[in-house]
Amino acid sequence: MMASVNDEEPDCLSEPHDCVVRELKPADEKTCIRAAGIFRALGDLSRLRLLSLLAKQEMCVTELTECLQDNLPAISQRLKLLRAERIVATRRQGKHIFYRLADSHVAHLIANGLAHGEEPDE
Amino acid sequence: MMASVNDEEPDCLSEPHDCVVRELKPADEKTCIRAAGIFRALGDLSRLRLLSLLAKQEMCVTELTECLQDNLPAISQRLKLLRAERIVATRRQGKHIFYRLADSHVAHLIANGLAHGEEPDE
DNA sequence: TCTTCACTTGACGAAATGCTCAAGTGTTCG
DNA sequence: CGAACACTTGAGCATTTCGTCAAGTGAAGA
Repeated sequence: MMASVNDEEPDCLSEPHDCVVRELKPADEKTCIRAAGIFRALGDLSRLRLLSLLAKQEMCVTELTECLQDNLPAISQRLKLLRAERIVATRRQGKHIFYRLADSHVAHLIANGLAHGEEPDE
Repeated sequence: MMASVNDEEPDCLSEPHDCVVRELKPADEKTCIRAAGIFRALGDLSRLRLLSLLAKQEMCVTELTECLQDNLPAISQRLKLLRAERIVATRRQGKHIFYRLADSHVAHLIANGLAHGEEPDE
């Protein structure tokens, strides 16, 4: 027997539902994986605060540390993750490494999310 | 002594950096919290797959179960979280509970994220 | 070259997250 | 009313994630 998930036909589906519904598939798997990765990276308060700064201007790690009032290794770890998701990009200048949002698409995503967060709600 | 984080003035900040940088603040805290909550909710593969379906049309839990080939309690748990973040809204019709994206703002966010995930990249 | 500054990394423990199963709720139908 | 259907919820466990600390790397200046 290969009872993958649910062999029984739920009554529900033989009813006046849209017949096409059960054929609907979620978005392409790779696309979902990549998008979920980005959203997950943005879905952390500390990282989002950091990104809300980079949305305003390029900054080096020490500046970020100063603005966020946090310790440097912690911030560096967050940047590492954001780099891995290609949400931020870097540029070296002498001893400093400057971070910025990787592209305008990401910038829009962040701006949209923050805009939504601003709504009056409740 | 109230060494909050770092009392030493890093040399870095006395250099030819933009003098305004250190005064920059991240976005409003409440806004960040709410936005991070939304992003976190979208940042899970299973939930995002589910949402990519709801982006196409309203569906009841059984239909989602069918389309996602997963078990019902798991999906219900995901929906619970998405409801808590007000990402989805519900409508009862007889025995069925239909889920849909809560508003167009959320719909755009999801569409944008998936669009970014589609890019050729690497 | 040796030190200093700016930052990165690896490892570990604590906390948050997600899934599963069993039991519970609310609605409809006989 | 009682049974069946369509879900929801709570508890427990396994996994993941985050922050911290100590050690490591790379560029620049003495």
